[in-house]
Amino acid sequence: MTGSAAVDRKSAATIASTHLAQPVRMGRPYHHAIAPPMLDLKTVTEDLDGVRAALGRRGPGAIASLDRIDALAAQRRDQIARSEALRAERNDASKAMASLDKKGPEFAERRDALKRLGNEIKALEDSLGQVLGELEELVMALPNLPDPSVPDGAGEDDNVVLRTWGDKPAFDFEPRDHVDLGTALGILDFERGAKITGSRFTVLRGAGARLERALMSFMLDMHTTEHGYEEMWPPALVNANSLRGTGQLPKFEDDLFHVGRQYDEADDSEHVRLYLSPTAEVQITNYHADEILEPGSLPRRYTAYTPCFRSEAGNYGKDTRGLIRQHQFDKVEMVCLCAPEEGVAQLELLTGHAEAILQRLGLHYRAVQLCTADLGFSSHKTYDLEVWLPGQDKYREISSCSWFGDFQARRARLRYRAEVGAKPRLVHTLNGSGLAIGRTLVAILEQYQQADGSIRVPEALRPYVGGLERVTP
RNA sequence: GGAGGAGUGGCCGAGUGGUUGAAGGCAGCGGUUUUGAAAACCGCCGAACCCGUGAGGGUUCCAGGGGUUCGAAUCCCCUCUCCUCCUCCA
Repeated sequence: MTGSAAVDRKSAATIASTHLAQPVRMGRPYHHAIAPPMLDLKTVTEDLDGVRAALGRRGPGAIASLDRIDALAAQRRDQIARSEALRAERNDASKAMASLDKKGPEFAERRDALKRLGNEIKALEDSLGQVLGELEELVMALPNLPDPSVPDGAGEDDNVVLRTWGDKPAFDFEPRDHVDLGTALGILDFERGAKITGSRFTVLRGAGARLERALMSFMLDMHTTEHGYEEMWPPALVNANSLRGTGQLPKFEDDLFHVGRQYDEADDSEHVRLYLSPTAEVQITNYHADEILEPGSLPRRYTAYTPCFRSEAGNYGKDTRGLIRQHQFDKVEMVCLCAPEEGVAQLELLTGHAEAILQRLGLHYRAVQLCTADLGFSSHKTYDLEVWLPGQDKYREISSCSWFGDFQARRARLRYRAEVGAKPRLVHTLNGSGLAIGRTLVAILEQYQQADGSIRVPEALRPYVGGLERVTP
């Protein structure tokens, strides 16, 4: 994705830091250059076996590049050292030039010698640029290390159910799914959604639209007034840098919709290329990117409603019926930035905030811990909340709450000072859906359906729908 | 979309090719003084990477990228952002 050509004329230290630790991001959000790796290169090289063991739990693919990375890291160190030594030499000699007679023979002689030195440095740094380019590509593609508490597994069947809340609603009739219910009630229009846009797009109508809007307000209100979150309303489009920060790029470009142009090699110009954000995690987590947060400002909790856009590449034929898997859906997201010591506890807290929404709505669900095979690329540890859908006779994911450790913070340069004057440290990031609104609507339709096809409105939601108690045709 | 202007350290702001990571000021931190506070004075006060057990040494960063040059914050090109005017528009 990124060209080593873009950096190979820079100095060794600049290249090194740009690639591997401190991508300067502010003020150039559309630039095609490079974010740092998610795993600290030092960690990888100093504890290669430990990293191999931990990453290997995700499967063999996760560790395939480790030996190559190790070799490249050694080259990197060597070439940086040589390049910097040459630069030091040139700096000294160059300073002396200032006091020489510019017309004299000695000046000309030294200038020619320095020109040769300059070419040598350039060649060395071109080579270093290639090493760093490959290294960065490989390291950026390494997923996060799973937390020791994450169970081993080969697939979602190995996720561990932690607890269930509530009971499956008892029906004295055959429960229908939300597609039948919503279509009959005239509140979900799948056909016209497909007509005006395409498959996996739906029009909500009447009480359906109202419920969607009500759920958004209800969730935001709970998080802001009861759970201590600050509300945000971010842009729906994001740049590539932000997506690298949270880990969607470079590996998962195919999952994203994008607009605009990008780098044009023909004239070395760059143009705007933006992506439709797949989750507010991107906007909100990157909100403080490249900043050093003041002492005492953690933990920070933000919540935001956003539309989310996913191409669902590779999911052809999966969940084609109904609202479950749309190209565009609505979600209220929670994000937490905290000190490293607090990460574990914050995950429990944040998951509880998502659960509180389900409980207030009276929706039966269960909490599961994802196993190594199901753990997301950036995640260190994840709990999913799965709501009961009688129409499918299944539990389906409605929230995913993750602790990322410093993985995202390293990519996005999210740092803080524990106290005034202290060295900056990477924060820990967490986020969770609180909740996916469309799936919440699905759960309400299916769990609250009545024999006559009408839907009882959960009491907590009634103030948001003008006191409406029941949705009828 | 058209025409101009601008982008320097937490903030303001010097600096148009050579001991400038960058004057000066503000803010912040430490100290002197004070019953305490303020004021005054003194000192400290960015980040990252490489080498080193350490002390310490080195390299880089003036929106971002590329180029010219022995040498670039300073010159050239591209991109981004902000401001002003015009145009358009929810």
